[in-house]
Amino acid sequence: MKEPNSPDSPLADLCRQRGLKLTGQRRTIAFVLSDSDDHPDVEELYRRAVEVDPRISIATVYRTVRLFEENGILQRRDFGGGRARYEVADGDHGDHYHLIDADTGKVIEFENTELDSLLEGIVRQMGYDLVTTRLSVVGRRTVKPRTRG
Amino acid sequence: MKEPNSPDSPLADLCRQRGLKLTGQRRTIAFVLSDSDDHPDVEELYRRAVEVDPRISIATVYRTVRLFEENGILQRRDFGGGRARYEVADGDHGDHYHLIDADTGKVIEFENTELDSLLEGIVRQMGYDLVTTRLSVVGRRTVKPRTRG
DNA sequence: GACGATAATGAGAAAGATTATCATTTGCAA
DNA sequence: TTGCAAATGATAATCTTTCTCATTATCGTC
Ligand SMILES: [Mn+2]
Ligand SMILES: [Mn+2]
Ligand SMILES: [Zn+2]
Ligand SMILES: [Zn+2]
Repeated sequence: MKEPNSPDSPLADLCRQRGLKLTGQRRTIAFVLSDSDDHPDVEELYRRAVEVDPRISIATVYRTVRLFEENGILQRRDFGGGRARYEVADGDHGDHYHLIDADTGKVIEFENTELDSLLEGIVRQMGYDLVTTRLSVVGRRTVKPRTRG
Repeated sequence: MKEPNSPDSPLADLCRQRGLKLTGQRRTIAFVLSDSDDHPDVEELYRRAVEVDPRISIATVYRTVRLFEENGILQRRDFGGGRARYEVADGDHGDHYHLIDADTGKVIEFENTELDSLLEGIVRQMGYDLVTTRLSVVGRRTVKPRTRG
């Protein structure tokens, strides 16, 4: 199912760099995560992982996302709906926020440095150092007034 | 346990205004909520409600907060930790955000109109109308450099 | 390349929060 | 006051996540 000398995914390398034991399952999950550009929950990650290697259990997916999050490899997101969602804590992808379409549930990412510094300043002024920002906005597609019938 | 002609709490009145049947339990929960100025979870609301009227069940507290939220009387908050927390959706109290102390868990409220309009503008620019803002920041008390030993 | 200590895994039980079920009770309009 | 739809209490069910423990795999060492 995998080429003998196939190189590891970026996340698998990170895993090794952190001194974490690189098991087959972790390699698979790391690959799946590196390959994703959305915000899958654990069930969805499990589905994708099984495609790559069927002998993996959902317990291991839960354990691995927790491990990766604790090691700064993954970021946990909460868009409501009761299940955690994950994405790679990517250095070059940069910190970003999320807009959720109220009707479709689609997640749209955005960055805004003005927002970054405003939050930083507000918190500073209250006597705190900013540790984590948990922000997502829900929006509804603007109805464009039609230019004539 | 309650004066015969004691006036209803502001929330109980709201409940009646919305055409919701005003049961004894709802009156009690409404009173407890009106009386709270923090962000209790359901277990905590249940504890407080039982103090007022012991013949109330936690199932009813769950049902009532859901009902009140659906009717715009309550706002559900998520500060992490796995349980929903609630506060009155107060008109004059105004929309606000929350800063959570990373060390103590204490919740500190703040308002900021610049933040309000910045978020509004960002979302607008992306082609959306802002429906809900879910924002909380975690911070750690700034260490004040001591002015001499 | 084999060995062994140690950590990871799989399967399922358990935990914790919330919702559903259903027989009984209650609010409220007539 | 009566009647009926709706609400409640007790508890089962559901859903997500964590835990348990016997088995298996990794990786440093020989
Ligand atoms: Mn920007
Ligand atoms: Mn949550
Ligand atoms: Zn993202
Ligand atoms: Zn608040």
